[in-house]
Amino acid sequence: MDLRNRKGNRLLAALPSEVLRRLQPNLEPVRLALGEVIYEPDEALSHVYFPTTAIVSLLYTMENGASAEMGVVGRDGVVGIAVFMGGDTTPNRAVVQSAGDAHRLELKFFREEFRRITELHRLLLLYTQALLTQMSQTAVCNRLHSVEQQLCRWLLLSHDRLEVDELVMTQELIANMLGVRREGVSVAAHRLQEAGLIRYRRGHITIADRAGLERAVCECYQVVKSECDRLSPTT
Amino acid sequence: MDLRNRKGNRLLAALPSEVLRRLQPNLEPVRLALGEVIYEPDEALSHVYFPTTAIVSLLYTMENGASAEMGVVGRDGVVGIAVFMGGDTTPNRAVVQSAGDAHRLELKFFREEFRRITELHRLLLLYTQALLTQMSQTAVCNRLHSVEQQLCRWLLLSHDRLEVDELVMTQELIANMLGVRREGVSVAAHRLQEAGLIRYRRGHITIADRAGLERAVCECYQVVKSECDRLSPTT
DNA sequence: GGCTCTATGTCCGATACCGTACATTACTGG
DNA sequence: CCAGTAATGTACGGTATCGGACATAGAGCC
Repeated sequence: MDLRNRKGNRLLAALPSEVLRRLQPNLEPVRLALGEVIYEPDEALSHVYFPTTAIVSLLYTMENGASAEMGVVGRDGVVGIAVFMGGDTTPNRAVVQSAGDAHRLELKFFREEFRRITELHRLLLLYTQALLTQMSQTAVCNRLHSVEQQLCRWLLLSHDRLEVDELVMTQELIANMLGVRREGVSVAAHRLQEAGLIRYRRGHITIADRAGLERAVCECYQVVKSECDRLSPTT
Repeated sequence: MDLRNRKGNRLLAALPSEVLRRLQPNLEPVRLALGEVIYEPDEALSHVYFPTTAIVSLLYTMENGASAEMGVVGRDGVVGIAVFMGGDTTPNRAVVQSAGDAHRLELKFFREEFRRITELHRLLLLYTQALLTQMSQTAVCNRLHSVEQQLCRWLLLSHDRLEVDELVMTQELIANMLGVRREGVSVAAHRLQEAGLIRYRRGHITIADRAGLERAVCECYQVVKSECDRLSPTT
C-alpha cells in the first residue's frame, strides 16, 4: 500500500516518513458508499477518515429537514476535524457525496500523535471549533432564513458578546454584516420594534425583550450558542 | 491588571496560572475604535488580539464591494486564528464592530508557546484553515450569488476533488447541497448545458468545458481554490 | 419488450428581496 | 440655535426563488 500514490490522500502523503510509518499499520482501507453517513450531529466519532477517491459533504440539516452544505472533503483533507480541534463532536452531518475509498484511523491511534499540546494551544483549538460552527451556521442561515430572523440572530449574538442591552450600531452597518440592503434591515427592525422586542433610535439599538427575540429567532442561533457554551473553557 | 476579571477575555482567563504569568508581561492593553481594521485580506498579522469589551466582525468583501459577515469575536475568543492555524493570513477582513478594549500579543511571544507541535498536527491545522475558508466563502456565496453561479462553484470544487470529468450525482442531491429547490438546479443545469459548459443525463454530469465554467463562476470559487492551494502541503 | 420508478422539464402564482429614488427626521458641530 | 449631515422611512417596479402541480422521459427490472 503506497500512501504517497498519485491518488492517495494528500495529508497523509505530506507526512514525514517516520510519522507515516508509525501510522500505517493502523490505517484501515475502507470503501465509502454513496449516501453513507460518516457521522451524525453530536455523535462521537470512532475514526477519522482520510478520503482518497471518495468525496464527503459536510451538511447542516434544519429542524424542518431543509439542508445546506457548508464544506466538502476529498483527498485534500480529513473527515472528523472535531477530534483534533478538541470538541469531539459537531452539529453537522458528514455524508458521502461520491462513492470511493478512504483510509481510516482509530481514535486511540490518532490521539497518540497528539499528546504534547500546550494548554494555550488546546484552548485556541477549542475556540476555533466554536468559530467554525458560527461560520458554517452563518452559511446555512444565509441560505434558508429571512432577513428578520437573521437580524434576530445577529442581535442575540452581539448581545451575548457585549453583555449590555444597548448596541451602538447603525442599520446600514448591520446591513453590511448580513449582506442585505439597508432598507431590508430598516423594515425588519421596524417590525421587531412594533413587536416590542427591540427599541431603537439613530445609531442605537436596545434589546427590550430578550426572551421574545429568542422566540423569534431561527434555530441557527441556538446551534451557535450551544456550541460556544459547550466548547468554552470552564473558567 | 487582573486578567481573570469578570469582564476579561475568557480564553486568557481559562489559561493555567503559569502560562498566564508567562504571557502577561507581553500582553499589551489596546483600545479598539469602531470601524478600526484589525487585519486586511492576505495581510500578515503582527499581533493576535484578545478582546475584552470590544467586538470584532469577520467579513468577506466581494470584488464589487458587497460584503457579508461570517463570524464575530468578542471576549469569548481571539482575532487572528490564521496565526496558530499555520496559514498566517486569510482572505477575510476583521473590523471592529463595537468599540472597546482588548489585549494583544506580539507574534513572536505567541509563537513561543507553540513550539512543540508534531508534523501531523501542523498539517491538520493547515487543512482546517482551508476548510474554514471554504465554509466562510460558502456563507458569503449563499448570500450574494445566483443558483447558477453557485452550481458552477459546486461543480468546480467537486471536479477538483474527483479528478474525473463525469460526476455521478442527481440534480435533486445537488439541490440539497446548495440548499435550493431541485427545480432551480434543473433550470441552472439546463442553461449551463445550452452554453456547452456541461453535459448531463439522468444522474450523471460531465464537465465539458472546464475553462468556460471558470469564467462563469463567481469569485468565491477562486478564493477557496487559492487558499486550498496555498495551504496544501507541498508533497 | 414492457413496466415501474426515479430523474428531469415546465408551468403557475406567490413572495422576499433588490435597485433606485426620494422624503423625513435626529443628531452634531459651528 | 441653525445648518448640514447622517440615519431612517417609504414607495415602486423588477427579478430570483419558492411552493406546488404536473408532464415527460431514461434506466433498470422482470
